[in-house]
Amino acid sequence: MAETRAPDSTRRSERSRRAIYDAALALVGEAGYGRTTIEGIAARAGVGKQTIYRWWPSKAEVLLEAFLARGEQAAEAVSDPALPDTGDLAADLKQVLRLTVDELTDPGFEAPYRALAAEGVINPELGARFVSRLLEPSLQLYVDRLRAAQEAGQVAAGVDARVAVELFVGPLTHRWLLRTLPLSHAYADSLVEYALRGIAPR
Amino acid sequence: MAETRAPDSTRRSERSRRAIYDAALALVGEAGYGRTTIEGIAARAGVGKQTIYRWWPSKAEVLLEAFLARGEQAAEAVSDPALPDTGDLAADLKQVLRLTVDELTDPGFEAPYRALAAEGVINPELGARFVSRLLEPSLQLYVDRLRAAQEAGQVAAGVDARVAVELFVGPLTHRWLLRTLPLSHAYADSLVEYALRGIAPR
Amino acid sequence: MAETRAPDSTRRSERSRRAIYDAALALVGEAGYGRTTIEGIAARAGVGKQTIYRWWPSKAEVLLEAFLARGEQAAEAVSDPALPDTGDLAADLKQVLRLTVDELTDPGFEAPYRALAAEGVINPELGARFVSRLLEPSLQLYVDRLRAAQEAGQVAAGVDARVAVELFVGPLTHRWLLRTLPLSHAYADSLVEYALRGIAPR
Amino acid sequence: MAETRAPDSTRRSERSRRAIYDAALALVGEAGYGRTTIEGIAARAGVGKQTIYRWWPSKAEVLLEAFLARGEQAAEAVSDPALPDTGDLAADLKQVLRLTVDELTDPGFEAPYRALAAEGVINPELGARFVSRLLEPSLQLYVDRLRAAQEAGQVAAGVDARVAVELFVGPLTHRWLLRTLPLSHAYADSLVEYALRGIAPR
DNA sequence: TCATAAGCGAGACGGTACGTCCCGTCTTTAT
DNA sequence: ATAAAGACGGGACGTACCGTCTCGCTTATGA
Repeated sequence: MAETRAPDSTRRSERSRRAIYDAALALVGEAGYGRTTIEGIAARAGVGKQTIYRWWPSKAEVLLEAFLARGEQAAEAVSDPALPDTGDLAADLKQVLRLTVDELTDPGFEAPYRALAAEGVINPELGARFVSRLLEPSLQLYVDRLRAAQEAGQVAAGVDARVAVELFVGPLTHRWLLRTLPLSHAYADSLVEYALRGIAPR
Repeated sequence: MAETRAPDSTRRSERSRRAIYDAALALVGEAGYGRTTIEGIAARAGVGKQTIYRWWPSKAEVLLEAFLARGEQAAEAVSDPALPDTGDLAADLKQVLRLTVDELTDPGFEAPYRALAAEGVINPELGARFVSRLLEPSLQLYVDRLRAAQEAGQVAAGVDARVAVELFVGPLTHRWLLRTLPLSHAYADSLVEYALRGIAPR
Repeated sequence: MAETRAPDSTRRSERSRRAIYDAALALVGEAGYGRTTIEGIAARAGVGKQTIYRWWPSKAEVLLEAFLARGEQAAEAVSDPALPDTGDLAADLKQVLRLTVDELTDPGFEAPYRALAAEGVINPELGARFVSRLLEPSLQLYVDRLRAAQEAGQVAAGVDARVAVELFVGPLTHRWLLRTLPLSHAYADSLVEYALRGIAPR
Repeated sequence: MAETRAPDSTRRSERSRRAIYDAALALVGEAGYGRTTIEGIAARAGVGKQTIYRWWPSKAEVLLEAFLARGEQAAEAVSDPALPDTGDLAADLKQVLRLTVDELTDPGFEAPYRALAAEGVINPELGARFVSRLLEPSLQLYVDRLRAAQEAGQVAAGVDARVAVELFVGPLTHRWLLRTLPLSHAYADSLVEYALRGIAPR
C-alpha cells in the first residue's frame, strides 16, 4: 500500500491556485477542452507542472474546481440563492428557466460547463463530483420551490418533487447538451406549461 | 489546387472495415474512449494506421460509424421499427421507455454510446452527426406515435409533438448521462404519467 | 521476456542519423556534455526525440557513434593508418606522440573525447565499447610498430609490446585526463626517451 | 552589492555533515554517480536539502569532501605517510604499486573514486581540486622516494623525478580508468621493471 | 532570562529534462 | 491502387530533480 505521500495543504500557494483556475478557464474557453493541456495551463499560469499534479489528479478536476471557485465568487455577491417565490409558480419557473437558457448560452460559461459535463458522462468519479457539487445544489432549489408550491396547493400532493424537477430541467439540458434543437425563452415557457399541467392538482 | 485525392471507395477492403469497427467498439468498451487510440484500433484490427486515416477523419467518426453499423445489423432483424400502437398510449410509451432503460443499462451498449454522446457534447460537428444519424430517427418514432394519439384525441390538439417527445426522453437521458439518480422501470412509468397529463386534452 | 520490438533498420533515415551526429558533436563542444540533452540534440537536428530513443540507448552512445562516424570520415582520407616506420624508432614515436598531444589539445576534438572517456570511466558497458572501438585500434598501431622494432633488434626480445605501449600512452593520457600538468611536445619527447631506454635491448 | 551572506560555520551541525558524507558515499557506491541526487543524499542523511546547498556548491564537491574526510580518518591511523625506503628501490616501488592495485580494486573505494575522477575529467574546476587535494599529495610521496634514490645514485642524475613518477603511475591509472586490460600485481611488477630501467643511471 | 537570530528538517515552488505514448504523414513492399 | 507495416517530426504526458524559497522548531548566545 505505497501511499504516495500527501502534500501539506497548509503550505499551499493561494496565488498559484488562483492563477491555475484562471488559466484553465481561459484556455478551455479559447481553445476547447481537447486542446487544453496541463502544460498549457501551467505555462499560462506561470506555474510548474508539478504544482498542478501535486494538487489535482487530472485536467478535468482542475477545471471542476476552477468552475466551482468561480461559482462561489459569484454566489458571494448574491444574498439569497433561493428561487423566486412570488406566489405565481408558473411565472417564477419561467423566469428561472429563461435565466438558465441565457446562462447556458453565455460564451464564457458554456465551454467549461460542456467540458465538465462531457467528462462526467464518461468518467463516473468526476461525474459524481460534478453532480454533487454543481448540479444537485441547484436542482435542490427547484425541489424547495416545488415543495412550497405543493404546500400552497398548487401542485398535486402525491407528486415526488425530485422527479418533477426533471420534467423542467431534463428536456432543457437534453437540448443543450445534444444540440437537437435551439434553446430559447419560448421553449422554456413551453416546458413550464406542459410540465406544470402534468403535476397540477386535479 | 493540389486537392488531396479522394480514395477510390470501390476498391475498399470490406474485411478491414469490419475489423476496424469490431476493434473500435471492443476497445472503447474495455478501456474507455480516452484510452482508445487509433494505433490501438489499427493494431487490434490487424490493419495499417493509414487504412483508418484514409477512410475516417477522426476517432470519433470511426466509433460513430461502428456504432451505426451495429445498429443497422440489429435493425435488419426487425421488420417494423415503429413504436407499438395498441391504442393505449400510456401503456405503449411505458413499454418503450422501459426498453430504453434496459438498453441504456446494457453493458455492451453503454460504453460506446456514452463515448459518442460525450464527444458530441464537446464537438459540435460530431454532435450534429450523432443526433441526425442516431438520435433523431428514434425521436421521430415518438413524434409519429404522439401524432397518431393526437389524431385519436388522446393528446391536446395544440401540443407540439416534437416538444412533447422531450418531456419523456429528456428527463430519462438527463438521468442517464449525468447519473443523478438511478434509472428504473418505475422511473420510466412515473415520467409517462406526469408527462402524459401535461399534454392531455382538457 | 517482453522484448521491446526491434526497429527495422533498413528503413532508417540516413539524413536524420547524420543530423543527430552533427548536433550531438556541436552541442557537446559548445555547452559541454552535462548541459547537452537529448531534447537539445533532437531540436537542433530537427528530429523527433523518439528517433533518437529508437536507435540509441543513451546520450553517451549517441556521442560515441557520432565520434566514430567522424573518425571514419577522417580515416577515409588517409590511405595507410599505420604508424610511420623510418627505421628510427625514437623519432617515429616522438612524431606520433606529438601529433597525439596536438589532437588532445584540439578544441573541436577535446570536449567530446573527454565526455566519452569520462562516461566510460563510470559506465563499464560504454567504457568497453569506447575502448574496443576507439582506443584499442590505435593502441594496436603502436603494438605493430614496436613489434617491427623488436624484430629489428631495437627493442629487447622479452618485452611484451602491449605492456610497452602503455609506457608511452599511459602517462600522456594520465596528464591529459586529470590535467595534472600541461601537455607539450617536450613532455612527449621525454616520455619517448625514458620509456625507450626502459625497453631497449641490453 | 547584495553579497549572499556566508553562513556562520561555527554553528554548523557536525552531525549533519557526517550523515551527508556517509549518505553520499553509500549512494554513489550503490547507485552510481549519475543516479545519486542531492535529494537522495538529503533524504538518506535525514537532512534538509538546504543544509547541503548551504555548505556545498555541487554534488561533486560533496562527494570530494566526503572522500577526503574518509581519507583523513584513514590517515590518522598511519603515523608516517611516506613510501617505504628499504634501500631496494625496485622492491619498494613494487610494494607500493601492488598496494595501489589492491586499493583501486577495493569495491568500497572504487565507485566514489571513479565518480570523482570522471567528474574531474569533464569539470576542470573539480578536476583541479581532485588533483591538488587527492592526487598530487600521493604523487609527491613518489617524487620524494625517487629523489632519495637519485641521491643514492640509483636513478640517473638528469631525470626529472616528477616526470619519472608518471612512468609508474600513468600506465596503471590508464588501465584502471579505461579498463583496457586487467590490473594485477604482475602488471605492477612489470611496470616497475621497465620504468626503472628507463631512468636507471648509465 | 529571555528575545532573537542562526542553523536546521521539511517540503512547496517555478522550472528543465526525462523517457513514453500517440498523433497524423509519409514511404516501402506486397497483393 | 489499396493494404500492412512502421519510421518519421512533433507535442503532451506524468515523473524526477534541480536550486530557491518559506515555514516552524531547536539551540546558543549577548542585551
